[in-house]
Amino acid sequence: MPASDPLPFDPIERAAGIWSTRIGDATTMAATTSVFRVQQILQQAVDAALRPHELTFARYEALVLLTFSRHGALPMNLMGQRLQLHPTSITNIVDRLEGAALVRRTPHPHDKRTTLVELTDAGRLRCEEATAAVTGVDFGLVGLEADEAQTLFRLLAQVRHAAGDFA
Amino acid sequence: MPASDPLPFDPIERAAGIWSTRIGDATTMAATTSVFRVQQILQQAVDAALRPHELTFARYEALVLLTFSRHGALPMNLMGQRLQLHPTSITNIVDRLEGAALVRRTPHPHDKRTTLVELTDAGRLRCEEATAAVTGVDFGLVGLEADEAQTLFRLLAQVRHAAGDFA
DNA sequence: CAAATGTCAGTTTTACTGAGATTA
DNA sequence: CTAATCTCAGTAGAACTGACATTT
Repeated sequence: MPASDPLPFDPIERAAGIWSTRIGDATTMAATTSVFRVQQILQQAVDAALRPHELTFARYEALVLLTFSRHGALPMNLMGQRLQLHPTSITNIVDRLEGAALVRRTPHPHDKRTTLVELTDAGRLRCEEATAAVTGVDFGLVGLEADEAQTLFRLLAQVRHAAGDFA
Repeated sequence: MPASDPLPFDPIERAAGIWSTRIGDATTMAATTSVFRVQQILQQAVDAALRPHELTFARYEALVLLTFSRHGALPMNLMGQRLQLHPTSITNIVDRLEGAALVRRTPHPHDKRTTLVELTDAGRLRCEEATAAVTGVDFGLVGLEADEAQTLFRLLAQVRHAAGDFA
């Protein structure tokens, strides 16, 4: 039973109250802790939706990225940049996807250092099924109106920009 | 070099653009992906700030929870409820903290099933040092004004509440 | 007896570091 | 020669599952 009974109060809000009396302004601490907890909620919801399709969210993201590319194929290093992942993480993800026959590695025509990752027909189909699964549970993002989700995205984009994710 | 050069565009916004033309409304997908990415940014910032103090964020949170309790001691299962963690995760965290002599396990006076976790003097001191470290980097939460961080907290609290975290 | 509490052993996933082979 | 690309081996943390002993 990973989900126990809900607490009768907001544990983060309670911690923030004590923090503000003992340490100082608790806004940043409360926001950060909330990001951690919501990430955990979304991760569980999305992973549960993807499990029947034998995908993790990281592998699903890689599949989506490939379907969005012009020819359904991308160099591994470019995938790493877009997904903000370490080269060895990309190797691992592509290993798993290739093992499930959802992608295949092909040599780059001009640059023999780089290897292209190409969607298979099975990969394209699996991506569609998985997309139906995650959108069916709204990615676990419950309790927000459309404009609120939009505000959430905008605020988080400010953080990503300030952290140097993009120019 | 875990942090490569910033992309010249927002990769999530680009994905959202393609998603909306091919699949449908991309707001939820963009917000969810942003939560994942920002969690990663905050995790790296906080872990880097805590590494000199030989703490992870999970262990730091446990220390803070103990300093906030009335007598600097809490039952393990209560810690699990507040930190929303699996019993075995609590066992692991307390093992590490006890190994570093920051907490000690003591028997519960009335209920012999439960074990209390009690802060040591070293644990209280380490918690203060670590708090200075994480607040010094604003928990990695850059680019937001105070009212924006407050809005972020409020929106995320709506999600946590709708997901059943608290009543 | 059933339920609660904590621990142990083992698995999975992710992300890292350091090293190295190959190619531009 | 330097830099880029990818892979491999090993490490670490976090979170889980299933089983178990102990106590209520």
